Amino acid sequence: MTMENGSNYTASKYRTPDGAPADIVIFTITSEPQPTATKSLPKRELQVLLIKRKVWPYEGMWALPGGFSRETESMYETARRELQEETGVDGVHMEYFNVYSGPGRDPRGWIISHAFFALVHEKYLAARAAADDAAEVALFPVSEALTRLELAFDHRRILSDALERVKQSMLVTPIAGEFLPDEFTLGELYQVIRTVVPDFEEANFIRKMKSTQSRSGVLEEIRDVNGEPKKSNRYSQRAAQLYRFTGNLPKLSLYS
Amino acid sequence: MTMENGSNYTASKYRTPDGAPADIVIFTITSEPQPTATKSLPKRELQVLLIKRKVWPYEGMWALPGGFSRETESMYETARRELQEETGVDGVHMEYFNVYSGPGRDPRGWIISHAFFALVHEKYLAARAAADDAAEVALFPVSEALTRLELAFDHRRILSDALERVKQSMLVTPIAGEFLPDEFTLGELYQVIRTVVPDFEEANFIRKMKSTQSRSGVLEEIRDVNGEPKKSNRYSQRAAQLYRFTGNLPKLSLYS
DNA sequence: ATAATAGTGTCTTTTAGACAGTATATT
DNA sequence: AATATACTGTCTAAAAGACACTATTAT
Repeated sequence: MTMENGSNYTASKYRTPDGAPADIVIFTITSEPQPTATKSLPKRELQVLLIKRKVWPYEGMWALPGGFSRETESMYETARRELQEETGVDGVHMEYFNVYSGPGRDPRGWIISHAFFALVHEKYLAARAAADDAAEVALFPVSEALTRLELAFDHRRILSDALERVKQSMLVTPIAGEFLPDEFTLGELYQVIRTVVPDFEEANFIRKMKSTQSRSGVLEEIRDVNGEPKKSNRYSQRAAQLYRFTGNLPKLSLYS
Repeated sequence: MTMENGSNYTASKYRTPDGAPADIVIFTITSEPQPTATKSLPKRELQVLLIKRKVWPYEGMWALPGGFSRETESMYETARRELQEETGVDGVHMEYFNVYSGPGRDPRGWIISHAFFALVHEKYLAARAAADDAAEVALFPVSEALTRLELAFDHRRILSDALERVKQSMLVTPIAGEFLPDEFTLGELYQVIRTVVPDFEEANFIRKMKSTQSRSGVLEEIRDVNGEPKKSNRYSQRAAQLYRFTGNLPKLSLYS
């Protein structure tokens, strides 16, 4: 302990926490080709990565990946490390969103848990799925994890909170891009948004995004080396314009 | 410790945190009547409440109010309790916004700090100002606290983060109401918003809020018992319509 | 009359929103 | 020819935005 000082500080006489873990809610969107007559958009589903616990408490139950923080690292670093160690995922979008500290939430003692969510493109999880024992690490549809699965600790609550947070951010930040390739069509974008926020309905989505001064600069059309619009027909007969996020963010407001 | 179990759990062999405090960034907006010829809107300024530390470390320096969490309470309860104990403030808007856990941030050891912000109407701080010793608890303009004051720990960073968060929320949630009476004029509302977000400029603010279907239901006009529009001339010769927040929140979106 | 805030009139441009229709290329 | 996605035409209504103008009333 760093106690080499001349004061009468006596924190040690108080009860201190038994641990401060980071838990990570890892979301991905899986996409499955549809068995249709011609090219079509894939079926997409929001999934969460869970780990089967191997030790007490809640042994054998599904839980969020995570682990205890060390004195030499920040909580964010803990989360990054655990993400890498437990799932092999690295360098993805990750945000801290809440602390879980209710008394009695962990039978091991006074454990204050710090919850992150990560948004991972399915391609980063492909390698992992092959390597890991599927019985110990698995993806579940979020709706199923919330309703049909009994999760360890208060992880159901954490997952539920994370989902709310991601839904919110989905419409207000460009995080949809985390589930998309660098270049995507507006049809794909719309589909990804709807996968996370099902009640987002915009009849004229494509038209609106194309007008409104390129939607205030959030997106931009991709052009090839000759300055010609770059298009893709991966999901459709008629080729669709490709877009990318610019990084620009208009300030949304209740008042403007 | 809650260790009455039959497992070989051995958290105690690992280093555990030396404390998990909650720190609270308490914002208020002061208003001072202007010495003008006729009635006018007051001068408003965003302020933060700080406490002068009486013990090591950082003895004598200004710091955010806060204190250590106990095993029997959640972090949120800790924050509420400290808010009440240290400043006498209760029942105000308070939100958790981040954790500060960088190694070495506290000379007392491994201290993981949980930061909240509170938004307090100045009327709640009036009583306190009289009771407390001004040398130990004081309000500072936020800009001054960030530039001219040297704060204890990493509290400058925490304050800075809190300010960013409140600026964001100001335009996207109805928290402006926390700094206003229940019934307010659009002039007051505009002034409060600008006090927190100086670069929010809306030439036609009042007009816009009155049109656009009552701004999507965020605000509503106040009517008196006879159904007549209720007005106030507290800040102007010509009486202005009074409004209140409805609690309705339109969903903002980059895409709609 | 002046000051300080609270509005309104008027006009142009942009956006929203609905809905039918056309475009493209694979099967 | 049917299919699945990607658009475009056309219209109407609503909102944004600029800016000059009027309204109110304590001093």
